[in-house]
Amino acid sequence: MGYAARMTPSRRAPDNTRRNEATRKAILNAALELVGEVGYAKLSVEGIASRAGAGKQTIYRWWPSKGAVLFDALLSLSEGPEGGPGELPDTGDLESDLRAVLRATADELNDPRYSEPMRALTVEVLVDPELAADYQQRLEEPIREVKRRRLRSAQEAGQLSSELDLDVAVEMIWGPVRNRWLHRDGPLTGEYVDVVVRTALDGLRAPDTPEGATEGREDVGAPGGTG
Amino acid sequence: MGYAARMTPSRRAPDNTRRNEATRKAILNAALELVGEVGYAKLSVEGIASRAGAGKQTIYRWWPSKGAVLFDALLSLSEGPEGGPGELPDTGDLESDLRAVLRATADELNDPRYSEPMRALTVEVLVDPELAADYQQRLEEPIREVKRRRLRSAQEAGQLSSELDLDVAVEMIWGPVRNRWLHRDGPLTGEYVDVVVRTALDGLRAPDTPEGATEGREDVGAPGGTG
Amino acid sequence: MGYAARMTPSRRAPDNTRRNEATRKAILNAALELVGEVGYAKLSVEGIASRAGAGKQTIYRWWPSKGAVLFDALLSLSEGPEGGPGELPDTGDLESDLRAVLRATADELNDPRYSEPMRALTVEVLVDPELAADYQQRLEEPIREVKRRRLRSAQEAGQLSSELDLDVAVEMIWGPVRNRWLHRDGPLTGEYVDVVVRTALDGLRAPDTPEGATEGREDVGAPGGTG
Amino acid sequence: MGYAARMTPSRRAPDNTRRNEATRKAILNAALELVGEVGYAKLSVEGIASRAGAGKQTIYRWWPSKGAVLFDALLSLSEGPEGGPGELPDTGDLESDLRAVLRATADELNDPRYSEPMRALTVEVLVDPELAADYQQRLEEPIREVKRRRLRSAQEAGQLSSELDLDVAVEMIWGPVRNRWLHRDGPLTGEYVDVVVRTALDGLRAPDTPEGATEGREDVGAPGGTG
DNA sequence: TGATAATCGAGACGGTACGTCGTGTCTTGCG
DNA sequence: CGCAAGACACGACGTACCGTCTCGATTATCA
Repeated sequence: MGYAARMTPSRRAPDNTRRNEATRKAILNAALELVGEVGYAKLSVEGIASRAGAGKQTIYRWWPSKGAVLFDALLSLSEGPEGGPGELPDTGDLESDLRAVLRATADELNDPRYSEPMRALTVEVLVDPELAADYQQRLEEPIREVKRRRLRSAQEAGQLSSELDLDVAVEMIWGPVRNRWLHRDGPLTGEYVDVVVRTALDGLRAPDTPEGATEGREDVGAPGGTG
Repeated sequence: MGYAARMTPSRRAPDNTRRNEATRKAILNAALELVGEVGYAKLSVEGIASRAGAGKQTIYRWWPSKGAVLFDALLSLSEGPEGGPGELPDTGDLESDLRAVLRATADELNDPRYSEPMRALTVEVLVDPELAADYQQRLEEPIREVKRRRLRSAQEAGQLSSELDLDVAVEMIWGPVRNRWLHRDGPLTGEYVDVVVRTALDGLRAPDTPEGATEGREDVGAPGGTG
Repeated sequence: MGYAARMTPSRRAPDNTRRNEATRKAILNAALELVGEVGYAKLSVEGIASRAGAGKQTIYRWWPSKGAVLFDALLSLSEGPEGGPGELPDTGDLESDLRAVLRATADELNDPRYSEPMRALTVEVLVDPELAADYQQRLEEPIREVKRRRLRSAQEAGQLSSELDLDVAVEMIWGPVRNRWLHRDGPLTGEYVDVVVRTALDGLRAPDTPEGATEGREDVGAPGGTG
Repeated sequence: MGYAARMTPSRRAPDNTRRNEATRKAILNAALELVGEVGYAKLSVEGIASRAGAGKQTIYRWWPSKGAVLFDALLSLSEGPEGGPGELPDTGDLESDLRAVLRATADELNDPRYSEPMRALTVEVLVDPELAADYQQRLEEPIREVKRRRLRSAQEAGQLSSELDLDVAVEMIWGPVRNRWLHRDGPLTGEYVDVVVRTALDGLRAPDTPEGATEGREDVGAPGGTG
């Protein structure tokens, strides 16, 4: 399950069968621990190796960069027994489903144990296009597909506009939360999540009311039948 | 106008009056040139100093990190003769104003001369909270205020919902464009901009159609069956 | 009394009349203190200036090197009210006179307050031929002349060989003491002094005794009349 | 045979077996060349490393200071195939043996190729007590022992006083030559060597002439009157 | 069941850059 | 002007990591 294992064999594919699994785990753990303790900027291959009780060469043999190590480390975290990312809840009430999902996400992002390595990886991906491709393919896209699926379901239920670009829609809903986390420009609270979901769904425009029904907005909630 | 000048005097604030302005500019220029040539990862204080014909100490005297240098360099780029960031166009037609502004932004972000240093700085800000605070205060916030102002104007004209959280609204409109640029997850085209603006304004929901489709919207009405 | 004042006017002789005497003394004192505290290797112009409350330029204006400062500092120490180094005792008993003088010298060299700066200066002189010339002329030679004078007196009294090269003789007597101090290859004790004096005077050869009178050597002391 | 190899393992003794011998020699050579070209004051670890095509760390790994490098470099010069410093000639004629040895020494000291690095090292030893201990033990003392041995032989042959302190005797003979070299206070000629040897052996005193001038001595007998 | 071949730990190596210190020169403003 | 203060270009310091490269010493297939 190492990084290099799934890469196109760039130089010389080491014989993966002989690989020492215990060492691999030790390295991944060390990477996670260290990124939490000293931050990504001060994370070093040498540090990981020494913490893991491994030789530097062992790391360079299997991973092309410290970003790749961190990537695998995070994957090994999030990968439960099964492979995929599971499905989003679909109770029929889109808005409350989204609220629930995003609040859970927010909780995760507020937990430094997960958040710090994740931020580190994200930053590394921004900087290293090599890594970015793999990241998009193996982490980002599967998750995005799950999100799209949930939205498509709502769309088919007539709750979302049929002409919607689902990728834009995903961005509208999840983007603000990720941004607030990544750029640290405010606390990631449940209230924020709620406002984002509501605003994304309803849009920014004033309701098209000849006779101002501003307060009526409070209960724009998906009407049972049509929703 | 240097970085340190606006910092809280943490250790020993150097006497800014004695500062050599020519050297300061040379350093800023060198930083910009180099980040364009070799990228941020390979940008070094040593390189900047040597390119600028300055001593390293001179850089360390006035800036705490290469990120701070780059920050000032980018500020000095965007700072025209006057100080502030100007005002957004306000023709009364919010949607087309936003389209124009965002397309201009997209053009800028598609120009590597501006884009690469900007991405570098953005990433550095993600990694260095020290820098982040200053960045928020001196670049992000003023610009965001301008955006809020334009939206508030639309709000007062009754075009936007009166109960809107303007920060969330700004995020809805500008966030997706910034993200597509920063994360490189797609081309930053005029079409994308248009879709984003439209979607943000109208929201994701299907129009509660039966009677009277909302005006100004190309009504493609979700076909009943699939909904 | 500054160093430069007596130098050949190499570059541009500053106007000595305007010189601030208090500052000069402060600098000399600072140099002495610092060389005692941190050693010569870590002595710096910057350190001297800061300790003296003087500007660096003030030092560079009046001295060509930190060695020169230290030189003047030591001169100002040893220079009592009168100028010259005085005369060596001449009781008529050369051996005991030498013993007394050398034991006093040894005491001085065992005192770190004097010894450390002195060692520093000596080393600097070994390294800087520029400084060495001045040193020879202003410190070494006058003192050597005094020593020669005492030996010449003994020579004229028939106590020393008339064909003696007095410079070699001075070296024989004072050299070993200076060396033991400078090279730290043993303790500088009164016993050592005594042995040196005795050995230098008597030479290394076995006494020319057909009938071995080894023990008689104890009282080779200068015979009253001829001594 | 590196410096660290013989040091007490102060911090972390690097594994000497893994050491790259070619690099070690390159460093030593570079140090010797450079000290000859630019002098000790301008000798820098950086310069040695670059000249040797080595990394600075490689130098710091094995030597604690540039003085230590120079030390090893000089040792590697003087160390012929065998280890020790050989034996002094012993023809039975002490005086002419000493003359020969000292004239050879003087020649060596007059050759800048050997003399300049040697002076540099000597000065460094004066300044760095850390280095001094090793220096005494590895260079000074073995050589001194050889000298003592020759003198002891003469002593046993009855040519030198039996109660002589051999260390003082060595100092009497070799000290003046070393000093004239180190302090540059005169040319180091064969004549000087001869005078020193003669004077050291015979002592400074006037021969207690009246009856029987010591044989082997050009008797210029101090004329009674002036004595 | 050894021979053989890879991985592994350890860590030396040539490099690049770090951030700091000191040099000697130059500039500013006070007395 | 001398002077305190200190910015400046420069050079070197000693350290941290980089990524590559041996070294034995384990493993772990395959002959």
